[in-house]
Amino acid sequence: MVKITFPDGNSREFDEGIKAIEVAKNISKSLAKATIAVSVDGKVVDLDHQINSDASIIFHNFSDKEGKEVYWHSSSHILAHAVTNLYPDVKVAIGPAIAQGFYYDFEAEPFTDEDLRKIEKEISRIIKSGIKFERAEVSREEALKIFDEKGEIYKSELIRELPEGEVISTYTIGKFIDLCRGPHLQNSSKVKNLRLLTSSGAYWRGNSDNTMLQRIYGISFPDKEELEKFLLIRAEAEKRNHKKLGKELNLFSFHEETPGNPFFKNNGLFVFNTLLDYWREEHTKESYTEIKTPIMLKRVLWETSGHWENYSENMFTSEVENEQYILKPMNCPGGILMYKEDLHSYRELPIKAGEIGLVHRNEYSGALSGLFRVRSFHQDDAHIYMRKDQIKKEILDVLHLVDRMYSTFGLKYHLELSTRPEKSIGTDEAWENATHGLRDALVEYGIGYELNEGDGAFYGPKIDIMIHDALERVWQCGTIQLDMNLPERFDINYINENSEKEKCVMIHRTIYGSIERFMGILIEHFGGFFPLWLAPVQVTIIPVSDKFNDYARSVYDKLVSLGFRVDYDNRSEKVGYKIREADGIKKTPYMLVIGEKEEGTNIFTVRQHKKGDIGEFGLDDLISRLQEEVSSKKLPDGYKLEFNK
RNA sequence: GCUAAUGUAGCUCAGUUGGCUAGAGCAGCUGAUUUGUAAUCAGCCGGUCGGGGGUUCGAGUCCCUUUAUUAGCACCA
Repeated sequence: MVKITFPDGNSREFDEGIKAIEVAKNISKSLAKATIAVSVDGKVVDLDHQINSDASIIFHNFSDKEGKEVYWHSSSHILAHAVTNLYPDVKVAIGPAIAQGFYYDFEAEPFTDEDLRKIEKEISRIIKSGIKFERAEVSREEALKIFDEKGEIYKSELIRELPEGEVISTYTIGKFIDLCRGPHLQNSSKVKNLRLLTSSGAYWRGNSDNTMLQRIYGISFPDKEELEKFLLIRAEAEKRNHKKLGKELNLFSFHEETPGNPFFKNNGLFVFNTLLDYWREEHTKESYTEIKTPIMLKRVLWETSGHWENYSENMFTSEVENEQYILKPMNCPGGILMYKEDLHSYRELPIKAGEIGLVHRNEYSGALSGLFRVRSFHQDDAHIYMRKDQIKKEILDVLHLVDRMYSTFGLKYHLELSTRPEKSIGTDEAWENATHGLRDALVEYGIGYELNEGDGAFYGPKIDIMIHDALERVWQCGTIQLDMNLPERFDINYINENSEKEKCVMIHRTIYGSIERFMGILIEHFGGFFPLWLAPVQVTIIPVSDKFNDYARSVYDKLVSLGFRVDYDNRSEKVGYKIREADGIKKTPYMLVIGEKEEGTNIFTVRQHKKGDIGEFGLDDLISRLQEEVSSKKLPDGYKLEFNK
């Protein structure tokens, strides 16, 4: 007998060698049915894994991370099976589960959309026929024999690199045998609601020196509703695409003459400036100062900072009178020059110097993407110069500021701590202290954090603030980086209590990150329907006919004189036509239809975006409502997706 | 940067295996209409087909090259 302990602490005895799935069946049929994988003593294994000694056991279904991983990993094998059936000449590489779905890489001719539909058909055939996943453990020699004979060079390469003593296992489904650690579903029929999404090139082992393979991405779900929700979010993201909305709402544009550098139109610049107004308002409350440094500085400065050595290929350069100048990719070196203009006392610290800096980074052409990835952008940077004993408090203050500002936009977030990477500078002790400081602050902040081992900057550990938007997508915007490099390289000091020079600790931090990128995220987050305080056009006045133009104009003048941003649509079109444009296309928050009734009574029937008619208001009531909505920075209704099905 | 796809009027798109003066809808302009909550009607204007080169009697259509965009990869200090 073996004793099996469950997550709730209870335990029961079973016959030795019992399969994990049998244990589940023993508890309940529904549990066995929902179970995708199982952890035995913390290791995820197949459902027919035999338990030969006392163990703790956790059953995973699709709602667990582990369950999803197994489900999608198995889906990828089915994909590979289908592809090798249809295209016998392809070579298979790897096919893991990812955060949202799975992919499989093949050495093959590029797949077209028709190919994907054809492969989907083959997949449903495989799923319907209910083929078993068969696990086998093989020796290294056997494994090599299997895959060498098939000419599967990528698999052979992987086998040769497996460490000595590693258990080598294969999973077979139908005719398709794959080198794989597993675990897998028991049967292909468990996979349901599978869609292939896209196909494109991907380098073997992610290295751009290697062969370009063809990757097919897919997704699958046990429930049809989940697939539908997934597809709905994708469709909504397409609708909200900021490049499309940017054009429709007259926010910004791009030109072939300067790829990756946005042009801001009046409406877009309004949003941009308003974001900065808000930023300044909040930062003033936190005793930040603001400076501005030049965008072009001599090369020698970047040699001192280490950028020339490490990042020169991303920097734009220019030559003047035999002297090389660099368009700054970061604000810090310039800011440090200003810090060093004066001696600083320990009493002055922390010094929090903000800078809305225009930086240029020579991104690869293939990386450019709307406002999300540009070659020139404004960082809402700030450098905090402080004493060691101030680290924790300063970081907590930044986190609280982040929280305040993000919640104004209805953005959720989580935190990630990145620690020392392999290629880094500084002593172990310095890293230990710095990381400890960040971790202390994170623990005290108390919303939890994820750890990214080895993902820090070469000069110090960092906290990344990951935004979750209305479509449940995650973006990195804010960051808090502790720098142990520049204080050393630039020798930045303060004078301590004993009149001695002491090295500063320095933080780089941003909240929006890049204003351009943050704006792109907001456009998609709100679907173009900005909160009233951010909306470039707040109200559209719609006269019913020419007869009411004069009165409508007087209402327009009144609102404009109070500082509202108003459009006046006096074209001789029907009301429905003007509504369609103001609401459906321009996403104007409020619309006033003005005709005989209004002119006689000064009472307005107000239409609000996404809500339609919201009732009657006298002009003064309406004005206070708008003013209140602006000053409270009220979030708009209805920008979040509803999933009622 | 890599792989693939795409680039036709201000916008969204159609243009069969290369063959008459390159089409449509929307927008714009003009006129009619004077309109009460998601497209009133009519007429007009508008492109040399991303740029360059080539094949051909003939190129939007085929080839080469270049540029930009899109997706993914790689990159993201």
